[in-house]
Amino acid sequence: MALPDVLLGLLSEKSSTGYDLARALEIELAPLWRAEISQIYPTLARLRRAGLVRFRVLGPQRGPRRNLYRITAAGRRELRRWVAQPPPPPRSKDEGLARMAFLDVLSLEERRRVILQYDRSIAEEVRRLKSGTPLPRFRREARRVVIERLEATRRSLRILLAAAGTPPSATVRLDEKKK
Amino acid sequence: MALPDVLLGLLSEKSSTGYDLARALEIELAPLWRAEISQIYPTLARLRRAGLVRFRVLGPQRGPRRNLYRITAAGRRELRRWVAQPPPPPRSKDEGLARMAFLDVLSLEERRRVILQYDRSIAEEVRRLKSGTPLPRFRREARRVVIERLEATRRSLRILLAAAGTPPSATVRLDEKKK
DNA sequence: ACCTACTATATCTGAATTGATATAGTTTGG
DNA sequence: CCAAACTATATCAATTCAGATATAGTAGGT
Repeated sequence: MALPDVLLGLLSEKSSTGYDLARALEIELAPLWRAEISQIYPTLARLRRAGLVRFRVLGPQRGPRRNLYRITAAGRRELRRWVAQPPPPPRSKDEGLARMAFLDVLSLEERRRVILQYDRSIAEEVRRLKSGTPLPRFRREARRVVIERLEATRRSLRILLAAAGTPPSATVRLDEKKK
Repeated sequence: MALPDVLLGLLSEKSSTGYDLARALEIELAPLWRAEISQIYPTLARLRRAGLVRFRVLGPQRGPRRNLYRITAAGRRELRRWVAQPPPPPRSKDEGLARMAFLDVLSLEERRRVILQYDRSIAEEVRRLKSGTPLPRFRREARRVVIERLEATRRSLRILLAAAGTPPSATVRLDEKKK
């Protein structure tokens, strides 16, 4: 989907091998965007066929043969087009939060446990993101937005925790006067 | 991925047709989870083969033939298992935010424009979510979390906007006074 | 009677994505 | 010296997902 353009974005700053792109993606953009190495190689091949990147083979000085990819002028144009585009509708799926939507199938104690576990896993992710290496300017800004989001989620979870501990009838039946 | 369990969750409350599930998904869970109708039918067939749902054919009283799906006891067990599971790592992709990470390929004015556009599209989404119909308890809570996240994103974007309007060197070098 | 829109089920294609595996050279620890 | 770990490229199968299309009945408007 957006992977070709994300790779162009990384290449716009520094020519890299496929392997290095995979690492940069994980270090600089995750969890905002992710891709397996097995997806990166075919995508690079497609970009090459489209004339958006070129590569040359580096002699195996240290290690096996390496293909160094470089963005072309057409690639930079495509990148600018993508970034400047009207924004896509926010539609990021979130399995953890989706589970919260069905908490009513659990007992009160289990709900508390699940919410607290979820909160801890987010806290750990925040810690991981904050301890990352220094990033280029806007990559750092994007990461800051991700962290703000995660912390907003944690604040919301604390409210959810309070609500989840009370029996359903107490809170729901008030606005269920519809009948 | 999580779609089978999300469908079980919706069915745990009310038996529905595939069409109704698609609508409920869009109304109650989007943008937290989404699926096209073309994905829902095969998934329901798979759930049926696994014995997690059953269906019976309703006579076409109004409209064409309708298959009403009902969750089974095994389905409820699977749903509880899924919800109670240790939470998955937060890894929601976000194309809009990914673009922000490469804002440096644009000019100062274009950056401002893109950020403001992004902010407006999020604001519209928040409005849409707030004006939705009343939801079951935890579905409402999950939506609240989504809204909090979106609003946290907007706050972050305002900071980003201020940072994006200044040339890169200006924020770092105080001695680089333009004279 | 005709057209349009809506409800409903279903299939097909292709793209995106994941997970596993193969190959091979280099580096490092015991 | 050997085993393990790391770097690096690459392919395969399976799954998920999106977009388009087909079919058909019903309801409402002209």
